[in-house]
Amino acid sequence: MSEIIRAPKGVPDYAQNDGIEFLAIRDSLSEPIMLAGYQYIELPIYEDTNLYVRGVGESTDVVSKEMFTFSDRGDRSITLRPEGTAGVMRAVIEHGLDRGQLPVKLWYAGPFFRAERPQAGRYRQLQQIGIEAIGVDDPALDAEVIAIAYKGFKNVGLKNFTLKLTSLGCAKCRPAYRKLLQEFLAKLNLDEATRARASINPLRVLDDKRQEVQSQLADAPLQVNYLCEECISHYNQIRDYLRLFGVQWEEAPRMVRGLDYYTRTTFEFDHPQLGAQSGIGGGGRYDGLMSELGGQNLGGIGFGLGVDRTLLAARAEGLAIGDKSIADIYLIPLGDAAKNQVIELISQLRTNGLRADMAFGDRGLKGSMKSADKLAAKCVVVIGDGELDSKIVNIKRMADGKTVESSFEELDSNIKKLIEEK
RNA sequence: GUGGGUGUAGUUCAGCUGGUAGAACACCUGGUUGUGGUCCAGGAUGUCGCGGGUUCAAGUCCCGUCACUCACCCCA
Repeated sequence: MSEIIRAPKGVPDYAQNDGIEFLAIRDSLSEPIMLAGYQYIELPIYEDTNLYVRGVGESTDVVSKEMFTFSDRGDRSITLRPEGTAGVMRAVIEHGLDRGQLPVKLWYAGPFFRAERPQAGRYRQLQQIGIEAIGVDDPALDAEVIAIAYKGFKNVGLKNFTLKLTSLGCAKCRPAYRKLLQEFLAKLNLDEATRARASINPLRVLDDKRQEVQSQLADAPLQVNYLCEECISHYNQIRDYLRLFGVQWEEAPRMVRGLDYYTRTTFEFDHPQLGAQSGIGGGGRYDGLMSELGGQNLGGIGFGLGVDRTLLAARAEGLAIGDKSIADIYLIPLGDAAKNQVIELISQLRTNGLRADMAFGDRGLKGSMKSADKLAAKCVVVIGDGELDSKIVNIKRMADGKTVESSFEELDSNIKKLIEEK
């Protein structure tokens, strides 16, 4: 036997029940998105490296040390996408999607890649589902985007998550605040690494986890107190609309985002039962991104939700996730003639919209029944010589053992009836 | 990238101060020749992560290495 090949470092497999749960979570998160009129967009998994350098920002950790970047055979620099917004904006600009009616409302789902050291809830291939609403600077749109994420987590069944909200200001008011904060930080007693961080992105120092740093930050200036008139009224309106959407949140004036493009509204969803990687989703407004990437000067707002982490959160809350039943009806043939009949029947049943499976491999009756049990089949039908002669079968409901007689012709309707009655 | 922890059956793990490999669950077969879950009996399963060292003897001690994992950092 040869040596087995393992999955690359930090990459999860979702197999068996995990696969069922993964799909269920992803569907629950995407349902409110589709109810809100967003269109699906399928994007490439790799892009020109420059898209992220310019879009996400060269100084961010994501770009400077976490990207999977390589040269293709034509010596072009290619990067596996570390996040979704930049790619969506590229497609919008490239195909002129912003030349029609605004706002452009798009959603996407799929894998993203970051070359970090793996740990609980942090994967090198991570699954995200996101939306972007582009081209209309209406606070109601900000509120809608946040409300959709909120509804998604509710739809999964989560109860313990929190939504943190703040405003990071705009190109007009942020630079002055930033300078103020840097002056404040310069007076503190900080180690070298923290100082370096302060000069690249001073905001990041604000959510440092260390007590000795936090104790010095009690009087730090906060952006929300230095917003310009437009940003204040924008932020106030968002909060009014959020109430109308029925969303609950916490003010988080010290919240920090790691991507450079965020402006004004930013938000983050946290789950307290997750350990170190507690962010299950986050996003915000990005008013300068499109022009930075060579498009018109249109603003946008969006979010990314972590499907992997949402699944972990759902498990941490002990939720029942997804339908573990693989089949509505499981057919067991006894003998070769019966097998032919069973194959015809499952084909028919599937055409009629029932999830139908059969016992393969000519197992005995007992073993086949066990398989049906393992697959959590809702009903079982055994077909042998007797059934072939009489054309009448017994449908057995596995939950309580109740059986019903049926002809072959009426099999699908009788199965549906048996599953639905309770 | 920096630290800590852990590597033994498909899975979760036990294996004492070194003496030649175990449990539970899962899997297969049968008890019950055509009806699952419970019960009973039987069966299969391991380079003890990998390499080296110490020793009469290493799963056990030492060194190295790789992997997994948690945390820092960062973020979904």
